[in-house]
Amino acid sequence: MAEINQGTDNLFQKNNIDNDIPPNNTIYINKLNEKIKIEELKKSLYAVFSQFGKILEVLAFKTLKHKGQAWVVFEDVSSATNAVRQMQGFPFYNNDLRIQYAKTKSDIIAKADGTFVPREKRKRHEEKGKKRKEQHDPNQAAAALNSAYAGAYSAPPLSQIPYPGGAKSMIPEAPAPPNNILFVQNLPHETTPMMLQMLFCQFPGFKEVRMVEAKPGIAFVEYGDELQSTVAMQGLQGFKIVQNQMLITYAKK
DNA sequence: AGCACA
Repeated sequence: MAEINQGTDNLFQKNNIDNDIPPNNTIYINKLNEKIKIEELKKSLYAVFSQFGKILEVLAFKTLKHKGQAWVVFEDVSSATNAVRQMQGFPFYNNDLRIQYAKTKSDIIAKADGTFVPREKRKRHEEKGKKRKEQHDPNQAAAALNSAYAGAYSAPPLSQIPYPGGAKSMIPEAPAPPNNILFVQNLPHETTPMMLQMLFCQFPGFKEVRMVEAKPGIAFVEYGDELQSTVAMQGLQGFKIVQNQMLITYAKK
């Protein structure tokens, strides 16, 4: 009986799991799907959270203690606040996101502050006799992140599009009549089918996402019928992946 | 479940 209102809970702040944590530039996300590879996870988090403002860094680790968790560092605290509120419960790799403010300031913020204290001074636990296998892969990490972080955030703050809510307007010339297949344009080139699936599969009737390698930036998303595709279109119209606001129309028959 | 700065 307590779950009757669940459909609208996300719109309000019923679950203030972050009540006792003060605002922070960084959001702490847990209950993440632990099967997702770190690089993909970071890219997807970037894709989904950059709509709230400039992201300085996304951190996630595969160690036992830190699996299923990630930190997204925003340039502005207000971005973090919007992210915490609006993305609470967002379906992401089949889990509902749990988002709080981080408990402590991120290094990258402290460095900008001038309050950064090098890690040695604040290390609480010394590793004793730990065998460290020096297997860096900074190249992959840097490459993935650089591509994700490439664009300078310069868009106006029209980030008031919450995830379930309707995003209206910005409907282009609509040459195609309603279709159960949606045609999605203006995607950033680094968009993956998984990223789109996360967004579109939350709407009923979702069948599949198809991307065309030869044509980056577009995708087809199929639903069971036109009514379902229309609901999804209205729900995600204008949703920003990284810097791009996706544009959804009906596919031509 | 789990708050780091690979």
